[in-house]
This record gives sequence, structure tokens and C-alpha cells, in this order.
Amino acid sequence: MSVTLKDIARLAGVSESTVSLALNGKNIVKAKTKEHILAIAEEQGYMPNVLAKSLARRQSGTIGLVVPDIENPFYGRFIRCVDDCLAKRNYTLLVATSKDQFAGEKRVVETFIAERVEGILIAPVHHPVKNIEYLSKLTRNGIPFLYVVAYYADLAAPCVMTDLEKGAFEMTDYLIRSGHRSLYYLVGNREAVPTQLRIKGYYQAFAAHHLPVDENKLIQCAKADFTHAYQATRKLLAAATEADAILTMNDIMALGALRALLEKNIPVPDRISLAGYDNVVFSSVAAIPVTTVEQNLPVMAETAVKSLFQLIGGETLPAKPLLLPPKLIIRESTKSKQENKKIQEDVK
Amino acid sequence: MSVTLKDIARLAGVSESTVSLALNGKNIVKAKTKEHILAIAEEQGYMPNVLAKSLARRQSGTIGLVVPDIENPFYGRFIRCVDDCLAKRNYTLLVATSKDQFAGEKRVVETFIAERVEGILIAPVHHPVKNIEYLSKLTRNGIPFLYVVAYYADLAAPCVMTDLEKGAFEMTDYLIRSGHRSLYYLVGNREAVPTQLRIKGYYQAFAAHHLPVDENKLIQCAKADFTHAYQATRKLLAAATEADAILTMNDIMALGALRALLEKNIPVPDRISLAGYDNVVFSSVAAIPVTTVEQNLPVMAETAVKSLFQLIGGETLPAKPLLLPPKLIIRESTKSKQENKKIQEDVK
DNA sequence: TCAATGATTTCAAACGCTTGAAATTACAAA
DNA sequence: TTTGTAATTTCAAGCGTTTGAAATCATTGA
Repeated sequence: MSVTLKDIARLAGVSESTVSLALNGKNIVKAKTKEHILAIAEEQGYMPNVLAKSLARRQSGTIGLVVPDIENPFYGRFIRCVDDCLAKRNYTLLVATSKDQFAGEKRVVETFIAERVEGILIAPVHHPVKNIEYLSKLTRNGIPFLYVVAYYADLAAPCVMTDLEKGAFEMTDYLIRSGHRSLYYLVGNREAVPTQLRIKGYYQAFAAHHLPVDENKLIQCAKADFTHAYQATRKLLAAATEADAILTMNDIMALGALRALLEKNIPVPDRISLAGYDNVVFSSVAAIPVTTVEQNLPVMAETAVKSLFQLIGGETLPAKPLLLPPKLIIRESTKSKQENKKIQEDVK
Repeated sequence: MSVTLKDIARLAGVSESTVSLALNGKNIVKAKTKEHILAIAEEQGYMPNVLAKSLARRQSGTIGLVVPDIENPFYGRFIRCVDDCLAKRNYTLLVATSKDQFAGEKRVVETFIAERVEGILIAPVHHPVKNIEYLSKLTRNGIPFLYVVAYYADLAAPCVMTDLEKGAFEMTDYLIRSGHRSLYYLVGNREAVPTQLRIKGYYQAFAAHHLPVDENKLIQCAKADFTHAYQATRKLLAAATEADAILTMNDIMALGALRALLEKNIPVPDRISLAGYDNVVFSSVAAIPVTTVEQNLPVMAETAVKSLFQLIGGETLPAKPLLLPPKLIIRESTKSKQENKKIQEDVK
């Protein structure tokens, strides 16, 4: 069907080898011959068959990335960052989604193995997983992999991610320092590592201020999404009238909470402050721009890709997460209570 | 490095052919042999090399999809829909992004050709393009393609998309019928087909009501995004105090406009109604949920995939867009003026 | 026991490319 | 002219599969 090396060779009156050599830019081929070949290839609309090329070279030039959800702009952005990093290195990115199910993660990882990617980046599903069956296949086939964004609890493997604990600590600490005392925390699945890390950070901040944590203020949401956060906030507002801050695990949840707050006409941040996580683009364009913790995706992508190539190169990496610094981004949803108090004093 | 057919054959004491036959589920192989082979393959973590398989079969089992922007949840959702459609047919989806640049579109299409995808779905860049250089390569290599979401003005090619004109018509018509008279329209690049179609729908609605269109109410934004819509709205509000509705080309722009409106404390929809397009998930969770036009992505994906497979099967499709019906989704950002008026009357 | 027949298995070529080694060519020095 | 050497081109094997055709095996009816 399509034009092949052989066609070009025939048309140019040279051997396939010469065409191959010429096309791959080696300066082994005589300039004149090369020119001739290139002209014919161009004219014929020749495109090398990378399947054949990969097979012959024993290198696919591809890297696989699995994400739980491609509709989520957080991952959308991450994909783009990784793609850019790989393009610089002349590699092709293959993306697949696990649909946030472990079965899906397993399936796409196996597909990647079959496609003979040279390495795999895995953003794990948002649930704890006991036994990662695809690992042996990965090692059997000698394909290096690296977790990104998060990792699994009982699996010692290299990983590149944001220091979620530190991020949660800084956020909580900031809220406490600015005068908040009743901090509710809307969390997702508590068995999942990223949830646990954030909660740890929350506790630490309280400890740092010698304040006790009220366990009841950790509100469990079945899923860490808009709807569940919205519902949880409604319930919370009905019961806990003393709340002066609501923290969430991500910006989408924060938007859900914000919706509930606006509906009830509760002034944000004057009566209740609101905080998200991730710094998804929409958090800055909400009705009230929300304070959040940024995960530096470009850096995370670059670090992950670099590390993965180290693995591919045969180096070994420590089997534990490499933590990237988070960054607190303060917006209008959390004006300082201190400040308010000061202002009130002044008025008096 | 990795386990191959040959390894399994050796271990099982049979020929490679038998292993291949057994693994591909043909019931040609004796049950006992098959069982034995399968056990060994499993034990060895064997994964077939799809590169070799594709080469031998002369079929890659892959379909390429190019989108302008993977961070945009509109495309994220579309990718997911297409992926689902292809999974049902046992095909693998390859996604690449053009970064909304024609050079990028060309590049990724060529990559897809090199990867020998069996067909390509192209969501074109948001700019008009004079000469599509990759077309000849596509036909030379016999790879069917289909535009989705939009198409290029002077290219007669099959396409599957929403009837954007009708959507804009219905939205405008609805706004006029509900009493709006000064409808501003924030539009993007007017040379791009999707912009033109929407504007056409806008004009038609005015015509249907025997009303004149005020050209000056079409506000050109350099880019159809949040920031430009925000700026344009600010400018607009300063000048046009009689405006009673703002239409935009997509929901992201609507959010930008909404931000400007909220900042100026302009009641939405009481003083000004606001409308978006696309029904991106965030449009329903905005501070004020925005009225919009839904593009039915699951149907679009299914139709596109079906059409593409018809092309792959050798059928020819009409070289013009297949239009899918849009759906008006009315939310709080456009309460009926009629109603308001009626209510006011009642009060009197 | 033998041939015939159907069930299994194997052979061998092909897919389109790369690449080390061998062959050929070109050119400058002798 | 030869020759030696470097430059260029070609050979041929190999990458891991598939698959039509051929070979082998097992089973059955005569």
C-alpha cells in the first residue's frame, strides 16, 4: 500500500542500504547520491515505517504514560509537560488512561509492554492496591518504570512527586497563623497514600502550634470530586456553625465547596475561608479565586523523564519517592482573619 | 531482552508457528498442547511484540487522533469517548496534539503515517489554513482520514461535527424570544470556519425575528480564551451600558466574561444574561451556572469512528461535513427577561 | 494391517527496516 | 599504469511475528 524503502531504492537505482543510510542523515553517502535519493523520497511522499524501524533497531523510541483520567486538566497539563520533555529527546509519548481503576492500569501497562515502550511513567489510580500483578511482567520484559504524582503504600519503587505532606502542612499552618481555629478538611479515600500524606501535614501543622486536632473535622468524601465536596459542605454548614475554614484535597473539590457556600450566602473568606490543592487553571478563575497549593508540573515532568532515562540507561534509583517542593498560592478565598480582626480593632 | 515467541517455543518443545497459533486463540491447536503453551507463556510473562505483529500482519490495529490542545477538557472528554469507541472494536488509540499550530498538526499527522495507523481523526487547529501539505502524503500512503469537531474552509473532505450554526441560531433565538435586544457576541478569529458558522447562526436568528444586526456588537477577541474574553467584557461594560446579553464562542470565554461581570457587580442574569458554548463540565459549576450549547461528544465520537472505519473498509464518504444536532442547555445565567418583566408587572 | 482422511504441527517466506562486514569505486601518490 | 587507501555502496543476516503450503501424526473403516 504505502511507499517503502525498496520502492525508493528501485526508483533511485541504488540498494536499499544506501537509501536507508541516506535517509538517516549519515554523511557516509556521497552528497550527490544522497540528494538524488532525498528528492525521490520526497516526491514519492515516502514515510519510513517506524514499526519496522523499531523492530530492526530493537528500540521503539517510545515512552508510555498512564494517567487515571484524561479529562482532568491536571493530568492534561502533565501530559503536555511530559510530551514536551520527550520531544526534546526525540522520543514519542504514548498516553493511556486507567480510568482510575486498577484493572485499567494493569491493562494499559501490558499494552505498553506489548508496544515495547522503552520506559513507563505511571500516575497510579487513586485507590490503595494490595498486589501489583503487572510488576513481574515489567521486570521480565526488562522495562523500567517510575511512579509519578503518587505511589502505592507497600511498594518500594522509585517515584517522583510533590511533597504533598509539606504542602498540606504549609496550607494548614498558614490558615492557623492567620487566625483560623475551626479548620474542616474534606478528604477522599483515607487508605490512599496521597490522602494520608495530606492528613499528616494537617496534623503536623496543628502540632507545630501546640493545638489539638479534632478528628471529627476530617470529613470523609466517598470520591474526591465536585459533587461529593458540594454535598459534604452543605451537610457541614448545616451542622457546624463555628467553622471558619474549609480545606480540600484538590481544587475541583474546592469549587464544589464554594458552590455550597455561595448558595448559602456565606461570605468567603470573611466568614469561612476556603482552600484547594493542585492549582488547576480553573481555581484562579472561580467566582472567588481560591487559595491553593501548586504542584509544579513542568518540573515534575522534567524530573520524572530525566529519572526514567537514568533507569533506561541502566542506573538504579532509590526505591522511594523523590519529593518536589510545593508552593502555597494565596488568593482571595482566604483573606487573613488576623487582618480582619486588626481592621475591626481600628474601626473601634 | 524480553521474552519472545522463540523462547516459548523452545521451552514448550514445539515450533514457533504452533505457539503463535495457540496464543492467537485458534482452535487449530490441540487442546493439550495449547494449554501447555499458555501455561509456559504465562509463567514467562510473555507479551507479544506488537511491532513485529503489526509488521507481519500489515495492520497496526491503531487509529490516530490529533487534537489542538490536550489541556482543554473539551478535547479531554472527546479523547476519552473516541478511546471507548475504539476499545470496543479492539483498536488502540494514539493521541497527539498539534498545540493549535498548523506546523504541529502536520508534524503529528506525519508521525501517525510513520506509525502506520490505519486511519486518522483530525480536530483541526483553530486557524484558517490555505494549503494542507500533508494531504498528499496521506493519500500516497493510503491512509484514510476524517476531520472532526471542525473543518477547513476550502478543503472538501469528510467531516463529523456539531451543527454549530444551528446551535448559535437556537441560542440567539432563545435570547431574543426571552426579551433580550442588545446581544453582544464575543467571537474569536473570524476567518476560522467555526467562528463563521456561529456568526451565521446569530445573523439568522435576527433575520428570523425581522431584527437588524448591529455589526458593532460582534466583538473580536484575538484568542478565544478566558483572558481575552475577560478583557473584552471589561471594555464592553465601560462603553455599552445598554447591553442586556453577552454571547461567547465557548464556555471558557463565558467564564472570563462572568469574572468581569462579577467584578463590576453587575447582576447576572438580571441585568445582563450570559451564554457559552460546548457545555464543558465547568460551565455547570461556575459561580452562576452558564447557559450553553451542548456538543454531544459521545455521539460525535461514535459517528466519527464509524465513518472512519467505513473509509478504512474502502467505502467513500461525501466530502462534506456530517452535522450532528446541538442542544441548548438553559441554566441560571440567562433567566428570561420576559419573566422578569412579567414579575415586575405583577408587583405593580 | 493398510490406506485414507482429518487433525496437528512445522516449514519457510515475508513484513520493511538496520547494520556489520564485504565488495566495489574513486582518487591520489608512486 | 599501478597500487594503496579512503570513500561509497552493497550483501546478507536479523529483528519477532504471521500464515499459506507442506509435512507429519492419529484415527478409522475396510
